Amino acid sequence: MLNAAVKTPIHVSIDPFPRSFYTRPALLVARELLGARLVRILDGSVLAGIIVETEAYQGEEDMGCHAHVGRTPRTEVMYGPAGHAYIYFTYGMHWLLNAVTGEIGEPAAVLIRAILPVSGLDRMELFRPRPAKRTDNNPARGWTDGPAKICQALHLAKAQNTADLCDLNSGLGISPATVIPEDQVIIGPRVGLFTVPEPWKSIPWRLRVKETYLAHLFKTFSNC
DNA sequence: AGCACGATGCTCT
DNA sequence: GAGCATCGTGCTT
Repeated sequence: MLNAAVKTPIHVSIDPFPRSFYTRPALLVARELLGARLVRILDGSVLAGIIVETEAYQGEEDMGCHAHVGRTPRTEVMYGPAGHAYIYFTYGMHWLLNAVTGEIGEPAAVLIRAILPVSGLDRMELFRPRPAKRTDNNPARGWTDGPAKICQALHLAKAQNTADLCDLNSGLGISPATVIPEDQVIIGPRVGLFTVPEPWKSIPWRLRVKETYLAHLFKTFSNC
């Protein structure tokens, strides 16, 4: 049943994506970040997970994008060079991780919404306990399946805002790992944009890997 | 399995 | 002072 998936080539790389990877439209980057490996270096040890859900936020005209209000101290990083982290605080208690995309002066970013933990799980579990009820078919369930959960598990917050994702010395990066087949991707509207007007509220810029594919990915990349 | 709601503090007007 | 790119709990199916 997953024959096609099993044959999917795997190219786990130490090297992060180059800046040119991010210097493209957010939706395209969001699609290609599915299956990539998010890497966090903390005190010399590696925490990593395969990205399985993303959202694109593109430009000042996108009413769902924070940059729709223009340049502010918070949104400034989105106007800078692509490939940097945009990490911001929301709901009084949560940090969320984005990758800045597009050309300089053109604010855009990809929100990383879910990862499948593959390296440093013990360490991640200290920062963010794994739920008591675990499911074999989706190891991320209730653990790293939300944007704020990822920041907890990887110990990401204000200090990592603007970190260069193209240089692992920054402590944070994203590397190629595998390509998710098109038939394993679910496309839909972005989450949580309650007061955002149409068409931005419903535009299908949320991308996620089908749950039935996660167990296979987890097995393939465990300890990578 | 799915909905409702309260927590909690930064960011911008 | 209002509004949040959310999460966890507790309740209902």
